[in-house]
Amino acid sequence: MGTKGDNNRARIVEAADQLFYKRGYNQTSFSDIADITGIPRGNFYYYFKTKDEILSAVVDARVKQYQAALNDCDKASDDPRERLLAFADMLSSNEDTIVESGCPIGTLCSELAKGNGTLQSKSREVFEVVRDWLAKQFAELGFDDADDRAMDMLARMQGVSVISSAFKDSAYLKRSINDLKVWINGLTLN
Amino acid sequence: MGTKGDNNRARIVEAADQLFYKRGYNQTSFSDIADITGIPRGNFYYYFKTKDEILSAVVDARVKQYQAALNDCDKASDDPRERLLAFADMLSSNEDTIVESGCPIGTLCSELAKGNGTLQSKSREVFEVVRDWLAKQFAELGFDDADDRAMDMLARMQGVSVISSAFKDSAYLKRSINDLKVWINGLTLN
DNA sequence: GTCTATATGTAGATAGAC
DNA sequence: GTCTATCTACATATAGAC
Repeated sequence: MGTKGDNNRARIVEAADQLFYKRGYNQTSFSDIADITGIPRGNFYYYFKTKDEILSAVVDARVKQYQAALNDCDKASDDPRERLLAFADMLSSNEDTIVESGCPIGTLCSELAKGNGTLQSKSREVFEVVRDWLAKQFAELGFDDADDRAMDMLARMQGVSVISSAFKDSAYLKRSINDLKVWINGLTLN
Repeated sequence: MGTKGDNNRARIVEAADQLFYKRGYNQTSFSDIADITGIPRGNFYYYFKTKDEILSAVVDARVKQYQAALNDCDKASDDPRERLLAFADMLSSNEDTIVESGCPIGTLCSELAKGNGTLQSKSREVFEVVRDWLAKQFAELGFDDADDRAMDMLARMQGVSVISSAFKDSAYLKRSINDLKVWINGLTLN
């Protein structure tokens, strides 16, 4: 820990993270990562046995990143409704990248859903973090079907990401994020 | 027309269509298509100059396929609400494949959104057919924001596809399709 | 139109010097 | 730990006989 090697490892993961998002996992080569980091392709095998292991490290990094972001939402307010709104605000600040490349979690899962089962369940881990967090908020709001609500909200955001990216329509994305906030504000038990 | 060559061409497109859906465009090789059709790889270049041209032909085929399916929905009823319900029923009959591989249109667009712009806009064509048809139904129902409604419904279905596929959760898919039908039945002008 | 053989590039992965 | 050189496999694409 704290050695130069760990630093290189982190730089590989960071570059892979960006490339997997912008170009996709299968369309990202070791050469691409080498070009960005300046670390020669051959060195990668000192840190990772296979490309799959790089993906695994990227997913782990994203899990931590999302956990940190959700932690920030938690700290933003004691009211779960406000927390959900803070979460929606995160979407707003990523509008450009969503239109360009879709949702980092959703597009990775969609791509890997067509491949081997190991990568499939690994990529799902990021979704699970967000799902659990959302369910916690709905539970605090008093919903007894909190997990169902979490899935619905997750699906809603994924749909908006897919469509705004497919049509390259940032106006639609803006409108939909606003609709989402209105929906959160209108949430009532019944 | 009507020659053996056209038949082979159609068989290539059909096999590519299935493989692009089940494995993805980038993960489908000429060898894969050759294995299924029995047509040697080299022959493909008699019918298509590049792999991109195969994709183009696949998209054209899907456009026709969806147009035919939407035509069936049109014939099902004079009431646009019933037509939308008929459309939702199509989802029900594809539950298994959606959980396995997601939506054929959405996953292709998501994959190609990360590549070159030509394939990107080509893959969008299938979405445009469905979008226009949905907008027509909402317009007939009297909505003046018919295209916005079409985009919302498109997004809703995409979100459900992404999530049910990511979590391999067919129960969630069933519930969500039902929710969609309830939503269609409850549609009112305001 | 159909087929085999092959060109050419690049992918992931390995070997071994330093 | 870091680097270069290289292996092997397989991708798209081409050439040319039949």
